Amino acid sequence: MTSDASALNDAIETAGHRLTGPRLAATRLIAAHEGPFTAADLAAAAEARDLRIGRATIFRAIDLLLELEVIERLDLPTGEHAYVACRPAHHHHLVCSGCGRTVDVDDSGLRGVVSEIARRTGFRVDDHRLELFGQCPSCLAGQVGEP
Amino acid sequence: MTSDASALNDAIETAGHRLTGPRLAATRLIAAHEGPFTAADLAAAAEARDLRIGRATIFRAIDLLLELEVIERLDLPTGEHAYVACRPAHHHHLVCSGCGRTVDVDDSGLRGVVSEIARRTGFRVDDHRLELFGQCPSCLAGQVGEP
DNA sequence: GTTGTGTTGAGACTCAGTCTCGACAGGAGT
DNA sequence: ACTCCTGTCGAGACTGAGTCTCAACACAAC
Repeated sequence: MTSDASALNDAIETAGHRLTGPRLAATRLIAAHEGPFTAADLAAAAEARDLRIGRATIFRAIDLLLELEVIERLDLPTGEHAYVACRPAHHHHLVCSGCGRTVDVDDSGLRGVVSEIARRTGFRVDDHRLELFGQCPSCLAGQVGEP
Repeated sequence: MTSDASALNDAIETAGHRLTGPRLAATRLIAAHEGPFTAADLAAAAEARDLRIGRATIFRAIDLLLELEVIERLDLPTGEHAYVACRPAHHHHLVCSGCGRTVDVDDSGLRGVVSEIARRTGFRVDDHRLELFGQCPSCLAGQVGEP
């Protein structure tokens, strides 16, 4: 199941922004994506469906959704930037390097680790990000026996 | 105190690469940097000291040091990439958003958090990165009373 | 000296992301 | 209906990080 475009649309409307054609198209494209997507992915998907959306508009939609915290930036190990639709609460991402699927992960005791680090270093820790990479259960099952 | 260029140089030599003039210059520039640096920082620093190092060479030096795991890529909250010199072992970075100073942080119980996440999601977690941002003790002290 | 490998600098190139600008859409007020 | 005004749009120029190519160079081994 893909994530739901209506959550993204709702976020746009309730924040007082117009839900225009290009924005609707963008949220639909995002919702159709299983895993993380790049801006270029969206542009290519729009092109493939003959949606005439300017590149700038795609970046603007991404920026808006980032600001509304319904998508989040992900830094892949390759150094690329990707984005994922997610719920607007503090959490982290676990990315399957096989199929690209991402799973939201809540704090799971990380808060304690962070405050321990703050205590030991004397820093005030304002923000943190944890990203996890691995293989999801179905990719693990699928690759049994393969080299 | 800055980090030590000789650690970087040693890593290059023991890995069987030549310790050439441009590479020496690059490691010295890196060692002279307190906090995280970007490729552009290095290029600018080289220019400022009239070292004639090509941009490509700077990127090659960074790639090499990344590969040797004596520097690491950092993803700043702004989305920029920066690099920090660090010891070649698994650890994480705590970055002061005031002065840019970074501190290496060891696992501090994160391993437990990660395996808990793996257990709950069924993923095999191969890799993870934790980045922390905040204010270091001296920046905290310095800003007392300031708005 | 010659050969071969590793390294270099210059510059062209690619690609993500930004900026600018003129156009348009639609609601509010008249 | 007309006119503002604000938000949004697309096109295309632009920027800046990072890559690629290629000819030249350095140096060790022969």
